[in-house]
Amino acid sequence: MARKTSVSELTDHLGYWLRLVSNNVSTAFARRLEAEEVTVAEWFFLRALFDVDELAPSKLATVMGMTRGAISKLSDRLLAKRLIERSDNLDDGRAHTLRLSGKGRALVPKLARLADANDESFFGVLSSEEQAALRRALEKIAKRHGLNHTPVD
Amino acid sequence: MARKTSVSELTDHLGYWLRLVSNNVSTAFARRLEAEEVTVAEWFFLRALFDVDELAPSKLATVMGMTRGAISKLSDRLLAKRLIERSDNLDDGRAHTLRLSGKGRALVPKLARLADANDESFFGVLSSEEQAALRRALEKIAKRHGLNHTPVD
DNA sequence: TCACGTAAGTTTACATGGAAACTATATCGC
DNA sequence: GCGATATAGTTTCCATGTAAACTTACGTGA
Repeated sequence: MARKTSVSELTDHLGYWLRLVSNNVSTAFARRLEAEEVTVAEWFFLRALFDVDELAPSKLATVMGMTRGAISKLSDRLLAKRLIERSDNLDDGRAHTLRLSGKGRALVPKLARLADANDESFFGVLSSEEQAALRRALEKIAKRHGLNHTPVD
Repeated sequence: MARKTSVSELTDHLGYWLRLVSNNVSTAFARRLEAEEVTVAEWFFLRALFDVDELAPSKLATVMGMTRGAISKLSDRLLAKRLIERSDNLDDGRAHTLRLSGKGRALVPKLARLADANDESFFGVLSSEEQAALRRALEKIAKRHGLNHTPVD
């Protein structure tokens, strides 16, 4: 992790390498998504809605690990692009419900293929065993730290 | 990496896990650095200067993988905090030289210990062998994609 | 039933970083 | 030497996210 001696170097930290690779993977993915005029955050948002049919913004905030404010703005953008629909909740005057529009639902599989291709382009340099080990390590850390990829309850 | 069937899930992508863990590691580190009123980007900046004595902003941009504009603004902030010094280059009227101030140099070891502790808190849940494997995998990807942690030439 | 505390969303104020335009200075080719 | 081009840094504009204030609506307890 870090040298024992004096002042550790940037590259001594696994966090450094994680950040370096992660930022590059995300940036490269963002470039691919540009073709569909969608951002990485929007992809997460749309994919999260894909298998639940409808979801409250606050739940989405939890799932995505973002603030409600950020979800509010993301929703505005996706609404403007007609990729989602937002409706008032009849039971609760405060609550809203978000769902994919037909256009949004149709787009998700295409975005998923872009995600597949991006993942492959980076992690394809690793053997299957290395990929599995990487996944295990990351999941282990996520689990031990209670990181949210929180299932929609 | 991704399921063969229909629409891949978020968690199918290693990029998803990488981003999840990386963002959490960085955020946690940022919290620790708050005690010293320094950001993660500023830590990188200061640590990069630590062993070279002086460096041009444009070099730093390359090393840090940021734009010159970002470095310019980072420099302004670090100057305001008196952690670095900036001087005009005598040979070249366009060029500047950045170096740590005494205060900045004194701070780096403290920040390094915070980085060590943060890394330990996340990656300590992995065995030495797992940590080594993670490092190898990340370095392999970085190398194959020419990601910059570019040594100062 | 109504006052108070809580919850859902939105909005505002900030912070930060990229892209591209802009300024000043070098350097190259002739 | 000088015009064209490139380079160093800065600045402006924009996008995006957090934190916290704010608005509205619930729910609960006496």
